[in-house]
Amino acid sequence: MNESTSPAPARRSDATRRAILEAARERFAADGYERATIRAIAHQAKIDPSMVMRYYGNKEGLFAAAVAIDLKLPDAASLPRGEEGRTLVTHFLDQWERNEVLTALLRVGATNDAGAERMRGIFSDQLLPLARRVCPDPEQAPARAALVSAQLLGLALTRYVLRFPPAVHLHPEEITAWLAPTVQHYLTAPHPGP
Amino acid sequence: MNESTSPAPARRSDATRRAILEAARERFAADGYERATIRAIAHQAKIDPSMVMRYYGNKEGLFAAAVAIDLKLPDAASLPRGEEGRTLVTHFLDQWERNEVLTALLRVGATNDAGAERMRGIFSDQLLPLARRVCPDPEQAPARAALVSAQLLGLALTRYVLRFPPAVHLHPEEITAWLAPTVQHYLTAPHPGP
DNA sequence: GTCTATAATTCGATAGAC
DNA sequence: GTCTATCGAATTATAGAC
Repeated sequence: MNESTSPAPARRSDATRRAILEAARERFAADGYERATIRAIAHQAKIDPSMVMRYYGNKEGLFAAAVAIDLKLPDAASLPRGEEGRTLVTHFLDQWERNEVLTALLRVGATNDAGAERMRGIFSDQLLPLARRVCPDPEQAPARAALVSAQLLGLALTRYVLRFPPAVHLHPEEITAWLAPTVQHYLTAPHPGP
Repeated sequence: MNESTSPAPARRSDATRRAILEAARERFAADGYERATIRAIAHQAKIDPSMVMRYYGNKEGLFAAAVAIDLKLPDAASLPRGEEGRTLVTHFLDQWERNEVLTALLRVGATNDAGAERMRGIFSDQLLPLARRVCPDPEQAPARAALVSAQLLGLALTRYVLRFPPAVHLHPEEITAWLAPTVQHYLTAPHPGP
């Protein structure tokens, strides 16, 4: 049964592996790539540092395994017309508030090439296809998706990473009220020129 | 004459100091705080690593000196009414394109507490006062300034740090055409509720 | 599977000659 | 002011005992 939903067979060490990944996400999210040491991750997971190397080869492999994520963006066809912006904003806020993977990716992506490349992959594999189906002219989809990601990642940056006090104190409903029209505008409004 | 414009007297080593700061900005902007080593900065400045320590005490002192910046935001009173958003966006784009200090600050701020604190200081000392004078209700100024900084820093993040290809390829005029109305809206539009 | 010991680098910082 | 030499600490990663 397990093999039908997960390609890898169950291992006796799965619990340990999960503990490592959870600790890794927390340290990468809090400290970035360089300062999140394998020692600190292992200590937090309450295992020996050599176990991390055994399971994930090296630090890069551990990072890659820790930040694998599927944004689970709603299918473009199922979005209520005119409400794509609001849906996207609430979906992103929900993911950010509950999942530290995104904070880890943002922190690491700022100073590590592999992290930035992962962010670019998520953008082109998950956000761009949605923009292609929502925005009026598919040729403009990349630029519109870039504007949407700039707005959403900018909020995450000021709120979860740089922690500007007013950005931290904003209520999720208030963020949605402000950002949903902006995202909707970037996705579907006529090109403003020039 | 020089003493009237600059508080510090001219030193024989001013050229060396400038070379160090210029190299430091370039390395911090490209590599972040941890990977921008004093050795690499000294090598790029073509001086001895021990000179950096002699002039700036330690790595933190060097960083603080390298990223001191005045955004030189236009006076709120001199902004043409209704054009505050466009003026802000073009001003920011101009600074980002020509000055690597901001890229260094963004990269370092993502993984280093001192860098994030510096970003918060720039926000509250330079952007917040402008918002207080432009937005209709001064009590809402912090939240509005946070939204503006989220939009502007998000564009910088995707364009200069994460380098999303569509964000990199956007022309400055196109960025202004899209972002100026958004920023203007965040600064002066009525609160959308709830 | 788990842990100890350690190799091999690399870094920030210091001491001191010239 | 400038440079050589080096210290002490921290890191990733490996080898091998149990």
